[in-house]
Amino acid sequence: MLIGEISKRTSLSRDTIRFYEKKGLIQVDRTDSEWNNYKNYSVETLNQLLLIKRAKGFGFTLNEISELMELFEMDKASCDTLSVKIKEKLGDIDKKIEELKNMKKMIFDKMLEAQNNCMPISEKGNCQNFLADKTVVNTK
Amino acid sequence: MLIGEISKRTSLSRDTIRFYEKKGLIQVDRTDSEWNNYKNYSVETLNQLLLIKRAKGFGFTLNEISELMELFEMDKASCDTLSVKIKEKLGDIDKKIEELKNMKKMIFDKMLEAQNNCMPISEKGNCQNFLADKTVVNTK
DNA sequence: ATAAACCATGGAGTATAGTCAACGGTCAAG
DNA sequence: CTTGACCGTTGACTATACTCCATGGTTTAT
Repeated sequence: MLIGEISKRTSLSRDTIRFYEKKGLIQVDRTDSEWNNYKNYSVETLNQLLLIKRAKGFGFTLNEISELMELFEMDKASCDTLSVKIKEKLGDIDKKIEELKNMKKMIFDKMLEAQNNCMPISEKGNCQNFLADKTVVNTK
Repeated sequence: MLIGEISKRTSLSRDTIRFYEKKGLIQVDRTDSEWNNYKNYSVETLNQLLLIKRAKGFGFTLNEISELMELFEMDKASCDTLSVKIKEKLGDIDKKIEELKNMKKMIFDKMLEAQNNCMPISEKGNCQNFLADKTVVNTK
């Protein structure tokens, strides 16, 4: 597919996609049937871009993501390197999940505090119980 | 405490801390006993800095963190505003947790694939089983 | 009382991750 | 065969989040 389509499908701008290309995060062939100088993006690249978007969303830098993606071309790495690095990444991710849970708990506690403090006693109960819905924190 | 100490305790550079101060992410008194022109950082500020570090770690921008921290000074917000915004933040966090889990699954799948492909059949089993430890993914 | 180790401010510089504009080639429709 | 919507490249520009430097005041140890 051409850049316009992959751009739409990933909601990443053309410029961003080209930027990732320049950085080597994605590779694109141009050895296609005819020589029209257009680049041809594969579904695999589409998935890579979606992965990049996700990973960025929780704070991995492009360089870290780059490492991560290299793991996905496993021919280059020995099984051991692969295992060590992947363990590392999984560890990173676990840590992030843990910290997100902690943060959820902090916000939740603050919320309880707020519920007790944010209005005069006379009006308590007036505060629609914003804790009693599906957003409720299940810490731990 | 002075900036040197809070810097050590948070592992954030003095410059970073001063930068956050300038951005209004933390507030510091100077109305301390004596007039030596030194700023005095409280334990509360210490905790705020640790919160900022965490939040940054999973991809919140300083501006988003700023919003988040405002929620923590609840006097300024009505109970309703508070509830809406906090719900939003909790939603954000839940989404991030979900996506991290997805990513874990992706990496895990790739790993399995790698285990089957990364070496000649003759050597299979030689790859110390890097899946069989506590890092194992418990997707979902 | 002087050096070493702190503190403050202001402003310039850097890294990362884009974003935009200018210029030109390509293709499909009318 | 031209017009509009694509495509490509290069290079300049921007926002965010620091990081460094110069300059000068303060405190502590010797």
